[in-house]
Amino acid sequence: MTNALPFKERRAPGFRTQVPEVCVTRLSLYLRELTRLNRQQVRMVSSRQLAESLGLTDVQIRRDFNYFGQFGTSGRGYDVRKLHDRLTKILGVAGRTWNVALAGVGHLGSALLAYRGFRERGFLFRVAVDTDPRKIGQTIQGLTIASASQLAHRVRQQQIHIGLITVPVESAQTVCDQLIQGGVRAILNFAPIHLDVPASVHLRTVDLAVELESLVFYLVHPSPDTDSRKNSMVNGA
Amino acid sequence: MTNALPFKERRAPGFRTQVPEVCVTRLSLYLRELTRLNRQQVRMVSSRQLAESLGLTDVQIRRDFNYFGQFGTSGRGYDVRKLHDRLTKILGVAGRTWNVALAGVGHLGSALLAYRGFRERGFLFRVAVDTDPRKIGQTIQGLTIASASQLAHRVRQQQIHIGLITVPVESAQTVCDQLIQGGVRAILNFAPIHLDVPASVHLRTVDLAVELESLVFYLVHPSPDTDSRKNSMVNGA
DNA sequence: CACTGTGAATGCATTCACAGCG
DNA sequence: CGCTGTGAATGCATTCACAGTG
Repeated sequence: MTNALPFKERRAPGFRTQVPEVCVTRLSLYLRELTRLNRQQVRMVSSRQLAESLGLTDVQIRRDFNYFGQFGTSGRGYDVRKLHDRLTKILGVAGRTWNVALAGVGHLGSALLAYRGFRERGFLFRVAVDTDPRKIGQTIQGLTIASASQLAHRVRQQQIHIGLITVPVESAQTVCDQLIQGGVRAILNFAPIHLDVPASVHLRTVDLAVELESLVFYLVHPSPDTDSRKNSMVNGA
Repeated sequence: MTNALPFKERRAPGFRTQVPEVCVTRLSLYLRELTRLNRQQVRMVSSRQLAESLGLTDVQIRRDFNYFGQFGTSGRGYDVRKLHDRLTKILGVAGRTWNVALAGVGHLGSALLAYRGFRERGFLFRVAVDTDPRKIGQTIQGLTIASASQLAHRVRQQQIHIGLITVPVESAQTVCDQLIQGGVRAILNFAPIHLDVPASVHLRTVDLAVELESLVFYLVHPSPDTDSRKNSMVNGA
């Protein structure tokens, strides 16, 4: 319960500024683990225990939490339920849902529509569009596929918060623009191409081929010391 | 054509050591863009042009290339074809294919089996397994689904290089171990859980729910200055 | 004493600034 | 010039080391 934070005032209303990008990603990871622990009736958890199950370091975790305040008890660890509740609020997923639109109902798009992990965490598909006339009008996962020409309109109408792009590269930028035009401010893109978005829109690209291909590099160039993200034991005797 | 590299000798046979992790990921990105340019008969390309189309900076690209040698011509840029050939060799995808095994033929698994981006870049699915008796024996994308109990065996038999995991969290670690037991040294995991692997195995996890959820943070905490990965224009008047 | 919280040190990656080449 | 290649400076993230607390 430190009473004077020297120069931490600089935290703007809604902190945001100081928080490392990576930390935000990990927040979601923490949240999932805490949900698990909660289900298992676990009351308290230490940063070390969390680190162990998530493949991180304890300091990393304590520092991540610290960007948002002091949640822990010295010598005890963290109250699972309390921490969970705090983090859901910080992440913005506390007691609410988010509306999602899917552009492109191909193999990957269909898989995402069916992905339980999304619904579990409060992401609801409200719009799905495709250009294929045979698909338009079909119902998948309880959602009727609309025409791609309707995208911007539907997105606005349904108050969509987040857009998922699973269309071929040729149409990805167009679809992206339409999502933004419809008011979307966060986009998860699976098309293997760089998309231009205004600074106010948050874009994240998951490039499956790149993920796979970059793994190959390490197969072809095995490191002398056997590496990994964890202990590399370099300085040891 | 610098004649003496002061202390760059430290590059071990097969460089690997010095190369930033992020750079390796980008390598694959460069390669795809160069393939595109090649198809369009473009002869030369500058780091700035590449930067523009990939959403990176020119210096970043030049430095990335430099980890592997000098490929460019001052005042001219890079020879597209030559650079492409060099990078395919460095990445380890030059004139060869890689055998892939898929564990878990659910929605996502099926989508990956069908994903053209993989085949295009020389990744061939040779094994697919599932635990569901109704799926075993079925053929999908020309591949017959085997029983999960066969995994390690098939992987060894088919000389699989890379494993993809799209099974539920409960079985992910087991499947992972079996892949490794079968001789796999690179794994792309889609199960939303941390997997333990020996240091000699390269693991990458794509966590779809985390990708989506972490986007929400930025919706809830909009930054004062409108941010983005590109020009933030902070210091400007 | 087992744990959190955090300055200070280190390590990794990007950007700046510019020498040098075609 | 236009562009590459690269030391030096900066910025971002992790790790170390330890003071402080229940």
